[in-house]
Amino acid sequence: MSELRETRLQKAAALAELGQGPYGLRFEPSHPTAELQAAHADLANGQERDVAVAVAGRVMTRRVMGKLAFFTLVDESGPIQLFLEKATLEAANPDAPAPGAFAQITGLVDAGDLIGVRGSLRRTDRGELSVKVTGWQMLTKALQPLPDKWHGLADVEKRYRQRYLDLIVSPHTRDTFRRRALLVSAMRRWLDERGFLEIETPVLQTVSGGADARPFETHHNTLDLPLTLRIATELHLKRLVVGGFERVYELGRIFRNEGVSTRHNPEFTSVEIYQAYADYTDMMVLTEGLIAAVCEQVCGGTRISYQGAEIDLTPPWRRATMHELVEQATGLDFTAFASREDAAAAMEAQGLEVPALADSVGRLLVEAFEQRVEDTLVQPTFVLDYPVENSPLARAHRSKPGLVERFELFIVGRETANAFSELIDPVDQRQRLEAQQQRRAAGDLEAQGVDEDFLHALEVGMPPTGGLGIGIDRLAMLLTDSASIRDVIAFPLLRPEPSPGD
RNA sequence: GGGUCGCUAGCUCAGCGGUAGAGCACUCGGCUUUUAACCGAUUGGUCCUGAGUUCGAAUCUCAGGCGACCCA
Repeated sequence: MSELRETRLQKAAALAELGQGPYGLRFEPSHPTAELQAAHADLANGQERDVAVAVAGRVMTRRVMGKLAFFTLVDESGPIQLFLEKATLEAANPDAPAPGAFAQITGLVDAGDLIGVRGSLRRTDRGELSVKVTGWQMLTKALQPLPDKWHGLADVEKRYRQRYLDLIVSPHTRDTFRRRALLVSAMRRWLDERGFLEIETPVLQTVSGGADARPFETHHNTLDLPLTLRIATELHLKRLVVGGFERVYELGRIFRNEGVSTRHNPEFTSVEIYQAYADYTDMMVLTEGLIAAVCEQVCGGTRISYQGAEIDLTPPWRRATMHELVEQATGLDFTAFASREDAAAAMEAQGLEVPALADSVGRLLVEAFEQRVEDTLVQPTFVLDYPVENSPLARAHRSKPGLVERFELFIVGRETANAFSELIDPVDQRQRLEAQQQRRAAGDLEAQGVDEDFLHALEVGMPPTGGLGIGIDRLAMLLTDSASIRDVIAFPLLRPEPSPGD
């Protein structure tokens, strides 16, 4: 079973005897392969060009035919063919020990090895630009074989568990993570250019707040202190606004102790953005501008395709209140219900489920929205004006009692951003958090706790502020046309495989 | 949490109650224009784990593990 590995170890020993590693120290490529491909596109079939080039990369395929061989070498920029001719290699390396330079490279280099080669260029009769190799160097001998060169890695589980193999054999996977990196850097650039300052806030916290979620629990040894991993960056970024930073953000990892699905990973990336003297209408404009600019950078335009659906992210985007959308979908006017009982009865008459935990008209409105509207919001839609019960950190609506100035952005039926005119009244904030605390005591494990220092900061005085959070993973899914969040997280959380001893 | 499906050679898969198979990869031989190279020969197995049914189990049953998809 480990015979493959055994023969490769033998080859590694043979290479060592030849003074060839099997692990090299450094190699200086003259060009990325893609640069060579572009610069010599004019070279005609069968023609050679006497330029000295050096390339390094992984050998993906080998085709050996007697006294001539073709390898495909891939670096990060892409592939190039190696043209290995017995006569050329032996003329260039007359001192190579028996059986000679050609037999060494064809006999000791396997698919999967990393090598560096030097030579000139030649386009073969079949039109493949190739490095006509005169010298080579083993850089890393691979002991494990590559996956099937034609089918690649089809086993989804193996693709997640051994992402390095997936990346080697799946250009599409490499492209996804390149685009995700582009998304993140484009977003930072856009914010930085507009005077937003990125400030890192604590991951380890004694009180987790800023979102409705269960945290991971951990422990600090020397302080003997129970800690939780942050579930949001909100409360610390707001402290920074109190401190005088008028435009701040943090793009980073959030941890929520919840299930795993195609749309959820327990650790994920969010960006939260706060702008002093702004409200949620400003944040809508900011959201459109930011996401459209990032999309432009990553996809080359604002009209994209997601899982077969055409999505147009060109601003401005549709705006509708949650009440309007629910009424359109169900015929129920939630402003007309005097009590939870009325709302519950009307919902049941429409075939909607009425969960016991939804203990108010407002929470039932959100239920109705989730059951009947959410999935239908395919094109980008700002859903406005949420019930106060579900939004303990958002400011009361300037004109609509019982509601807050909040929007969520939905694209392809998924919540992609969430924003408020932030609640800056410390007395109101304390009441809201204490109400949360009561729900928590009553068994709602996702309800928030009271963060006294945060309340103290508000008492010091926070300017009117607009705040926005965007789920980077979901945005990455959208912009890379990925169906599962695990396709845009390089190493998603998986249950460990049972060890052979168990 | 529920349902459906999957797990067989390094990789991709077939086999579905009667000797464990193929292609690729590996090893050996041949081959100077290939690109899923080709031709010939060989090698390679805890059929996810455990229990049961059976003369006989990769195959049927039950339990468990890991995963995928759908639903909540």
